[in-house]
Amino acid sequence: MPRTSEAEKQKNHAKILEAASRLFRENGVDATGVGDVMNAVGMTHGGFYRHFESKEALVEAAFEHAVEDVIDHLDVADTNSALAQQRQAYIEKYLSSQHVSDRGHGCPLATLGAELARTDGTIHTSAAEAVSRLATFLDDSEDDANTKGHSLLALLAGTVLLARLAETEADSEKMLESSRAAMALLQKNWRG
Amino acid sequence: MPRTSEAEKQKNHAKILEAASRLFRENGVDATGVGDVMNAVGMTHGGFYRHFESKEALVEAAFEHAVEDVIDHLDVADTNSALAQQRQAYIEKYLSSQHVSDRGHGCPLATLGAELARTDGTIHTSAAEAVSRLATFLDDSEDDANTKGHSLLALLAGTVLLARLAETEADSEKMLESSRAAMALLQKNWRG
DNA sequence: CCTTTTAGATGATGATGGTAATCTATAAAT
DNA sequence: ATTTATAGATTACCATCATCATCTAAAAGG
Repeated sequence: MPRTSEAEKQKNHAKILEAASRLFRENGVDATGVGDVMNAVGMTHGGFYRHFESKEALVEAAFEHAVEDVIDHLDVADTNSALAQQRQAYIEKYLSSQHVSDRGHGCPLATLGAELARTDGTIHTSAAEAVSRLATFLDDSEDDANTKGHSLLALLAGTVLLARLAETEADSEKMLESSRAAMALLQKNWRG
Repeated sequence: MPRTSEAEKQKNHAKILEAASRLFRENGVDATGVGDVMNAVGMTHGGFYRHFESKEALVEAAFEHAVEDVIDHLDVADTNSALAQQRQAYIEKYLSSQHVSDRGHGCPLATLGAELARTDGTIHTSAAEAVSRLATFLDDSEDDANTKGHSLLALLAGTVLLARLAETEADSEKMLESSRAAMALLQKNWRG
């Protein structure tokens, strides 16, 4: 059956990236094999190295894919009030039980943060940049360092991290509700 | 050379637990082999199963060991003001660069939370209980559900998680400082 | 003491996983 | 149309890992 067309190849490349991005977030990087990813897109593991140089390269690409999935369409607001609305919408989605249960499509910092922190080189850099971009997006103050944004992001990520440890949906929802209030409080009362 | 005395065995058991608790937090559960743990205590992998039934059993025991390491000596305060002081001391330690750099002895929720969330059974339960206990400790309101405590804990864990992704010590320290302020703000202004 | 038990070492087993070599059918290039 | 390059499949290789069987020397127990 091989070989496929150039267009087909690019489609497959994208599918691999999407599957990896989802599986890494669902089950962790270490627990997800190259073969698992390829199976998820209906291929065998052999073809993998026509698309990526190594698993490490896939991890980085998949992480960046996940970040773009979550960030890129966010900072396109043209007015200040539109940006503020985007922020609130983002926070609401982040602190939703849908986000808690659907790890595979959720924030990669909450799912992979700890694993990426143990990494060196470009992957680690990529993660640091993601933190920076999200903190900038969340920060509504005039502070260049996005101090406030970093704490807001920390509260978001921490809440979802802990909510995923809850044993009942009710407990999880309580944590989310609690942090919605905490977010609002921080946004209102922060003195830059 | 085998066999060792009963006292020696208990010492070794404790050493295995400590090493596992540290290595799991440093490198993650998946990335840490039974052999790695045993090597860390100067033994070979074969003797492991005289101490634990399986790796899974070790994970649970090591996690609980880590939690006790961090919690148990905390809620022994006899007066309210002593408890409040303990809380502030705990928060300061949590949001220290020492905690950020020394993963192996830090909060297991920040390092292992995501990995434990993918778990079933007793391990997951154990993690949920740890969240509950820490939230209770941090909560200074009269709320039985420890609503406030959960958000405070989320901010702590999220901050350290993200600070570990920073590329420079300065960036990491900025996040910590920012969240110290956020913690104070939440503690003061929370309306139960 | 002398017997029994067992902590830990050695080595084997089977599974899994990352990577490389090879094959093949088809897409691209000429 | 013929040649060349290559996407993906098959298979193999080597390392790692969890677990188990076996061996041993020394501790426990009588």
